[in-house]
Amino acid sequence: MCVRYVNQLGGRGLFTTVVSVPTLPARTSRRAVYDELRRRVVTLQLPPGAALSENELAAELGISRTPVRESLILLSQEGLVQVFPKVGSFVSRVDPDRVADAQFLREAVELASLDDVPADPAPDLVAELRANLAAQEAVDQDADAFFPLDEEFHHGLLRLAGHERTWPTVVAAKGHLDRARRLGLTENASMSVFRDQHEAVLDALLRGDRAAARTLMRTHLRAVFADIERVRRRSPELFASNAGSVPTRRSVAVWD
Amino acid sequence: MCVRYVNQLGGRGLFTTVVSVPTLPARTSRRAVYDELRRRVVTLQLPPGAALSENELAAELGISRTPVRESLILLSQEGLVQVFPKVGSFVSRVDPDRVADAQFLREAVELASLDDVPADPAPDLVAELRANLAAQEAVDQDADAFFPLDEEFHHGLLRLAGHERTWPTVVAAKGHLDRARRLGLTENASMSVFRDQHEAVLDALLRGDRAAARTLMRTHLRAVFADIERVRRRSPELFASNAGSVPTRRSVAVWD
DNA sequence: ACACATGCGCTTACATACAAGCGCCGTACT
DNA sequence: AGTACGGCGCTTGTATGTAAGCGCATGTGT
Repeated sequence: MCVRYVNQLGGRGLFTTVVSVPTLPARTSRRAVYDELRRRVVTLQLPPGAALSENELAAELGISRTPVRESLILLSQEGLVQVFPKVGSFVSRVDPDRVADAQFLREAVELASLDDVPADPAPDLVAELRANLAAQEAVDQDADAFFPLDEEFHHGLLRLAGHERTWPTVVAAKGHLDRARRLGLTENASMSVFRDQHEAVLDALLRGDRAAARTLMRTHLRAVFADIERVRRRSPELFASNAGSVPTRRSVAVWD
Repeated sequence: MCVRYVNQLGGRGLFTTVVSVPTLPARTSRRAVYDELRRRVVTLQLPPGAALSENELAAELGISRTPVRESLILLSQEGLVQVFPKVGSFVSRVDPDRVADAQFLREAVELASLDDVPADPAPDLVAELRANLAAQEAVDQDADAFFPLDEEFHHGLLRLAGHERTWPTVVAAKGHLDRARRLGLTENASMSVFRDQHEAVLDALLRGDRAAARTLMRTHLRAVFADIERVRRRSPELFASNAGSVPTRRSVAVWD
């Protein structure tokens, strides 16, 4: 086998910015479609079980099937979409197993990260976290506004430890967890509780009490589990049943 | 916006096997290409910096560009390939940052997993791990045979704790780490050391000494780092320089 | 000799055409 | 009435065609 081997000149500075982006390369059509579809799925605007036709989406977005299809493939690798060859593509139902997996992964990463927070964290990062906490208080009771702030806060904690590049991995793995959280939060608003937990974790960290920070973080991360079972009882059709149910084409129009 | 919502009949048993597979759906051409390309990349058969032309690969594999292109997109999301629009696709150089990220992620997951190993693990899983250790000893000094066993051992430890579904996430994140490991192992054979460390971890686990297991596991997981710097000095062209060097099209034929 | 402009060849991005398979539904038969 | 069968319409998978852009080489002017 012959492989073309490319030596490097470098220093052109041409792709230096692109290289730093680990996801999709540039502002391509595929990137736009992927971002939009992912947003619709994690915000439940596209509910679990919804059919995603490549043709329909292409027509709606005014483009061809190719970028739509490639986006669906990416989403399927994330587990947010299931593609059944020659049958159809569907928003995956929330899988309790995957929720638990993401919970475990997140706990492992975020708790381990706490151990790597330096004694004197970067002041600008701390200021950002404080501002974020203030914003969390301001938007109380608005789940759509609270969620991005929540995400940014946890991402910020990873940055504090120098592990910010692990965040994308966590994000990719917790799509099911996020949807379950969103289901829980829109029903009963426990956002103020979460905000206070965030603040407690940060305070413990800044006073150097890592043991307390770990305990508080663990408690915080597990708070969502109490909700999920209740949500599952209320809306079982959004969850995957372990019996192996499968979507069919019998469809109902739903408007939002 | 109108979304088609699909209610579920289920119980057909048609897709039940497919549903359990979180990756690519079936035995499609794309799946075969993806598996093959990923194998070539992580085994360094396709070395970091190698140019990957959609046309060339399609011709070599006797298929069209479409499945090749989709495989490259998937690999690019894993970070093993970099796609520069209108320029070319290249096997990404080993990024020390990503190696460190994967190391952190792996440590976090595998150490946390140890805490969840039950007091009386499933005997069949333990037997598998023992058999794996024996096999590791048998293939000593053969890196290509050792690596799959190593992977299976760590995967097996996760199964012991009931967290086997987290393994794919770790695998996806540690492509750069694996390539660095392979570079280190093919030069000086420390496989017997690693095997003994594996056994020590398992022994500590089975006698219920989690603290020792954690320490041993941490030591084991960090053993690779000593090698990577040395490898980087020997083969800097395989690593990404932080200065932002970029592959160009000046190519040299390399045969293997 | 060196700097610069221009065209060619390659690349990927996107669009379209064709192929193959599954599920639904109508029909005919029992 | 119930069941088996076959066509039809939809789906995704693959192949191919078109468009646009970058890099390098070449040639030209200074």
